[in-house]
Amino acid sequence: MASKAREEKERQILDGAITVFARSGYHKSSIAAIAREAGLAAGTIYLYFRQKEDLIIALFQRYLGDYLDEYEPRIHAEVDPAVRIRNLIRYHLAFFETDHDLAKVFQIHLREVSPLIREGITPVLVRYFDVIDHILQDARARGELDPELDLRLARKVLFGALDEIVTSWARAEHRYSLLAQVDPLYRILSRALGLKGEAECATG
Amino acid sequence: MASKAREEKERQILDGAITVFARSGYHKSSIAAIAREAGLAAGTIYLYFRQKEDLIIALFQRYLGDYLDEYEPRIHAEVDPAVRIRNLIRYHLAFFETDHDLAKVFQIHLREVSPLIREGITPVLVRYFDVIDHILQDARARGELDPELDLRLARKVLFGALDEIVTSWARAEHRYSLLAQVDPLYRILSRALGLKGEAECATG
Amino acid sequence: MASKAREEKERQILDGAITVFARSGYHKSSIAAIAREAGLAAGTIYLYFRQKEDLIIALFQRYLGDYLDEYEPRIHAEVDPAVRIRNLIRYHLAFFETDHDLAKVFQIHLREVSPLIREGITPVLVRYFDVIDHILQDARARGELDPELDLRLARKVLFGALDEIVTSWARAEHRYSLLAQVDPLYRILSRALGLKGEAECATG
Amino acid sequence: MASKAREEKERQILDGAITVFARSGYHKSSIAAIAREAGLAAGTIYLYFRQKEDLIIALFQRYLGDYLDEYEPRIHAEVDPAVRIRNLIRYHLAFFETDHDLAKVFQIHLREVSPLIREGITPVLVRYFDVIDHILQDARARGELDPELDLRLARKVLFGALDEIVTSWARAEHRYSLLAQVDPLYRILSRALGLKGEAECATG
DNA sequence: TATGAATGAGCCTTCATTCAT
DNA sequence: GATGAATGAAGGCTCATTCAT
Repeated sequence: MASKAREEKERQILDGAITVFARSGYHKSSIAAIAREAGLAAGTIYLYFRQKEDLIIALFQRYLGDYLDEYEPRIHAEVDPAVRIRNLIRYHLAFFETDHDLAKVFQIHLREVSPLIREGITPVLVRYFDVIDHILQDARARGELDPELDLRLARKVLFGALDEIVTSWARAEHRYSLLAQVDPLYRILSRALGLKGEAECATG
Repeated sequence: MASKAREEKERQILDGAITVFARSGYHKSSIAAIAREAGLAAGTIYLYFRQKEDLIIALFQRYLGDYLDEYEPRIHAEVDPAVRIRNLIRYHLAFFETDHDLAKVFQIHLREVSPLIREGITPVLVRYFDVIDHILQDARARGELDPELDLRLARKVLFGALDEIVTSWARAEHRYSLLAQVDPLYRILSRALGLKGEAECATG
Repeated sequence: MASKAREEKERQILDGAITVFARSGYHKSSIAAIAREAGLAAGTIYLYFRQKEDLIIALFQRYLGDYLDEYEPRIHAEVDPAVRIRNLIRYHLAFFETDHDLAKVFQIHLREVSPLIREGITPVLVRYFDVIDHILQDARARGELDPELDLRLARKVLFGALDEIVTSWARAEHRYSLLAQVDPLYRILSRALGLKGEAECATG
Repeated sequence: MASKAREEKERQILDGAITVFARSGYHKSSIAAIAREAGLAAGTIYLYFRQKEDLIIALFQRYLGDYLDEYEPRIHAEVDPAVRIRNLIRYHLAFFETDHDLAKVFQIHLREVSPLIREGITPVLVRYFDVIDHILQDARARGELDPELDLRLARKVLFGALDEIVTSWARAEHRYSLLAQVDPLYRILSRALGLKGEAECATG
């Protein structure tokens, strides 16, 4: 299929973009620099992406989308809400720990962004929120949650905590292990939700 | 000493900047637009701030700094850790609820930002983190906290949750009450920390 | 010798060019768009024309050249100067009425043009001017013209009038008949030249 | 008035533009080159004109507009249709003879042009057409014209003839006198219109 | 102090042209 | 011959910053 090669090249460009964005931030990164990083001419980028803004949208859709494609089924494969939440935490942290540049781009450089970009990003983010919401609703249905819990608020706490932890890790000069935080974080958050069960704290 | 008049004018400029940043974001806001909003000529801004980036640093230092000047003593005036944490939450949400434009700027437009800006912002942010850390350490010293709690992690959860809640409120088209979330959020977070005491849930 | 097939393909490209030029003008028309219109790949065009500018030169040479090849003999076949001039007018207007896109390209989009293009166009145009000049000289030799008439000026008036009439027709939203203007125009122009004879105003 | 200085500078830029356009044509002239010619920085041009296209529109509006402001009353001050037409011719040729660069820009480089530019140019051109139409209508009302003459067609012949004469003069390497053509041209055109009276062929 | 005209570096984007397949 | 991916030069335009008034 012709689009194999195309997808290949798109990935090559996006990888260049991650590197350059991580180094200089979105607004200070020129298309020329990204092209150089990707080993291409500047004009070539425009054969694959219509505008600079599309790069960052594609980045988000591609990387977070792929993540969700892979992990959403895995999370739902579990039934125990506690394990699900622990896995949510673990996968989230593991995802970013793999690629520090990507973490910087997602956590730092993707934040102030034009409405157009926002529009491109929102659907994928919403998909992630939906995963969390689903976990929480299911947990409540099974009676494993504090019945008074405001689920939307709970999701914001969950996501906000994860987000902040990854952000401060991405900003830190010194690289420490994100995954080491899975268990302590799980303990805090399961308590926050009033989770009854307890996930085994060995890897799931 | 910076004269009264000077500080007055700086505030006038910063207020213009908040309005314009909130409307268009930092990178799409021109000095000319800020000057127009502030009722000044573009050149005048440079009599008060050396660069565009200084505006955003000053914004942060001024507004968050003032906030801390006022609330840090208030928080420490309390002794009960539970009340302190509830107040932390309440003040935080109240602060942003007062000024939606400021919330947009702080939560959205201040996020992708050059290292220089980061450098200017960090000290104030650290000061806020210190307030939280201090509350937590004190709570632990009083034996009111889960003794196994990783305090730094706890602080990130706390801050991350607050941050996410304000961010999603700032982004929302529809304006809802932030303060209405104080109590449910407090319940979640106090449980997260393993707080023994319970704050009265009437306003403090 | 340029093969039949080659000429065929050149014509195919030029037809695409006319369509695209008529729609967007020369400078806003990309080779890619012309190729698309002609059902070819962009690169293919360069097998037939060395540069974009050559397209417009070829257009002119081909279409105006063919016109002259056909009509020059027809005009000279006539002997009566009055009929000749009437035919000149009629053929000119008929030529453009046939193809509105071509008219737009010739009358509008071919006008601001690089020296190189000018150089390519001039010979064909001169050939047309020569036809007119020849008619006028012959008419004078036959004593049918105002003897004081400056023939070069007369030619400019003739051509200028025709050109303006076609141009305003090409620009007009509403399509009206050009040929309907042959007779009234002939009356004006024959008077302008001081033509003695009178052409029959039925079709020649 | 502050706009004195502004108008001064606009004129300075437009003069630079005429020079550069005349030399290289509109599409091959860069803003940078125009700025250089005008002794300004490139950015400065954008303080006076929003886009490159506005330069050419302003050129047209300014120069042809000023011409009409001056000559429309002068033409109408005359009553004899023959004199009016002779003056029309004389003023037209005199206008361009004064400024060969302007003639090149108007006659050559202003012809293929975006719809936007066309839109800006049309009103002024229409104003000129109206002047001619008015002369012709008035002449007819006075019974000085061939009663069968199609006035719109006559106007096109008049304008087309003048336009072609100036165009070929503007293109010519060798500079000859345009004004020397006033009388012979008047003779041709007054005959074309079937004008009864005759204008004195000394200057009016 | 205040102004706002002027500067000019910088960057996205287009597109004619080339060339390996 | 035909393709269309790749190139890279070129240029319009923005805007932070300066400075003469």
